[in-house]
Amino acid sequence: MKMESPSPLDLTRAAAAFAALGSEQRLAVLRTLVRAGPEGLSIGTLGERVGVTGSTLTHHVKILSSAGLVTQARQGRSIICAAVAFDEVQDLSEFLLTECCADSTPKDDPNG
Amino acid sequence: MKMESPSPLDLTRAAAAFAALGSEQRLAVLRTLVRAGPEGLSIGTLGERVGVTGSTLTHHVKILSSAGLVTQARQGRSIICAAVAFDEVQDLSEFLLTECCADSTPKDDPNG
DNA sequence: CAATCATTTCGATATTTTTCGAAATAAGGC
DNA sequence: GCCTTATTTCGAAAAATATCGAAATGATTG
Repeated sequence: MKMESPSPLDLTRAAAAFAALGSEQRLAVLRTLVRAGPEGLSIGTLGERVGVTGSTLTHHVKILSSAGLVTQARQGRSIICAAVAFDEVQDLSEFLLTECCADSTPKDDPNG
Repeated sequence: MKMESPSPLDLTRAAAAFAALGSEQRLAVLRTLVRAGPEGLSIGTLGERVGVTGSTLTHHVKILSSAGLVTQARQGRSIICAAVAFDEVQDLSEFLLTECCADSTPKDDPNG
């Protein structure tokens, strides 16, 4: 599975990222990781805190990390997850709002 | 259906809002409305621009507006939709990021 | 290399979401 | 009231997602 953030953010990738955030459990997972800060948490600890069983958590973390919102790195026996949400959420907001009013009819634009 | 933004944003509402954004079609709809600016667009025009049939668009707009991202108002024979995404997306970012590092172990905090 | 601990894959089921077309509802004009 | 236009509801089928437990994989320790 790819963990990097490839292309700049097209419609497909942005929708996938929002969809990754669009589940109560995954949002709880991500917020727990955001709270944990850059040190991150192991899958096991994360599962305990959020109350999700192993295989289900694997599934959700996979979705979050392929959306570029979480990184995973093996550390000894454990996999440490950490939130990368900071920049990513910024990008998502921009993706959504950047072109605000681009199609608006320029009522009082002298060049209209 | 409720179109207002009730409570401050709990996990359930935030997840619903992200889920609303987490579909290519709905994201395209919302971006089209953001581009259209505060004047908004009728359901019909919106459907033409995004390339979605009537009943499907109704379905998607319903999801967007109950997430508080779009408003609807009847104007003559048409229903005019407009994006309210601006504040809402801001709130969503905050919801996600506000408690950053709250659980982080304070390594170099003298009060640790 | 056997034992153990942490995580993932597999396979299966239940639920939710998406999408469509046809019929129903709502508003405006004659 | 009837006709046209705009949108929504209904009912149904297809696709995607969520969830679980058991078995498999990978890393560490003795």
